[in-house]
Amino acid sequence: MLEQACQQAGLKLTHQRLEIFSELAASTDHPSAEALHRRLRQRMPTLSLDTIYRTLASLEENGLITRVKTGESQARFEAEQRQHHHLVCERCHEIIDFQWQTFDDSVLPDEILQWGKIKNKNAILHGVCKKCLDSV
Amino acid sequence: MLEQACQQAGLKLTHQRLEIFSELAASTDHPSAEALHRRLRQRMPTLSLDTIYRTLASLEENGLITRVKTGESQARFEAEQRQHHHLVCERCHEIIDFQWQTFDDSVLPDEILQWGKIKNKNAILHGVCKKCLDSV
DNA sequence: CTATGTGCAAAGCGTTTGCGACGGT
DNA sequence: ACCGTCGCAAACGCTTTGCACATAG
Repeated sequence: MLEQACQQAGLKLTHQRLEIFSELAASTDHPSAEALHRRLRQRMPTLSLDTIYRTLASLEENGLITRVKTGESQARFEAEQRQHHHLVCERCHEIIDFQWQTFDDSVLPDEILQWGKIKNKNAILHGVCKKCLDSV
Repeated sequence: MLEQACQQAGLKLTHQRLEIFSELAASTDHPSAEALHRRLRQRMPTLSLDTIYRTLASLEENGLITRVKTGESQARFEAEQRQHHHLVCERCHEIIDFQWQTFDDSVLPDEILQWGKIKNKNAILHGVCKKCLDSV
């Protein structure tokens, strides 16, 4: 999958790109660049944080990964490209993916349809997860 | 309005706070700290950017304004506190507010209701506005 | 009069970039 | 051998902070 995409985009399939992508694809917690760096460093001790940033940027440009817009200072990433929504714990910053067919099917207000071209619509929920509620 | 809120929060009602808040309340374009600074500097030449940041932070803490989570590097702010949603042009970064009653009324998937305590749910749309579509 | 807020300048943080060395094709 | 990529270190932009003075209550 990554292989074809890289070829298509004229990107070389390097060891670093492969590892960064597969680590992200295996993660469900929407890691930050730093978090990925910490994890990958164990297998690849010389991997630099800069390379993570550069790789994430080029994978994003090619639509292979997504930068999750949380509004926090650190950017978070995901490999999941199917339509889904996010639920963010404002205490521990955990991010959960979920499906919501009712939302996907619902029609936008008329005024919006005339605004321009809508590329995507997503729901974002904020709250406090059970773990954080319990640990008070 | 700001007056009561400041009293309640134990904040002094300074000239700067008043001007920053009223400028933001009068803006519909979700300005950044820098944008506010540029606008206010004309009336208040000595107003520093730091004060804008500090003031926005304390107003936000007290629920008087909201930091809009766009995922861009610069934070954007709004004074509107009624439930509403955002539509972002990915070309010119314009942010439009809109109402969407159907969404507000719709019920969340069961799995989500068990996750913890949901504080708010919002829709965020991305696309390209007419102005940007035309100017290509 | 006292506690808070302000302006200034300097530091902080996540992220990006210029450079020379490295490695895939 | 060539061009893209990597690691290093230094720069960057936005935001935050320590300090001394000013100001609201």
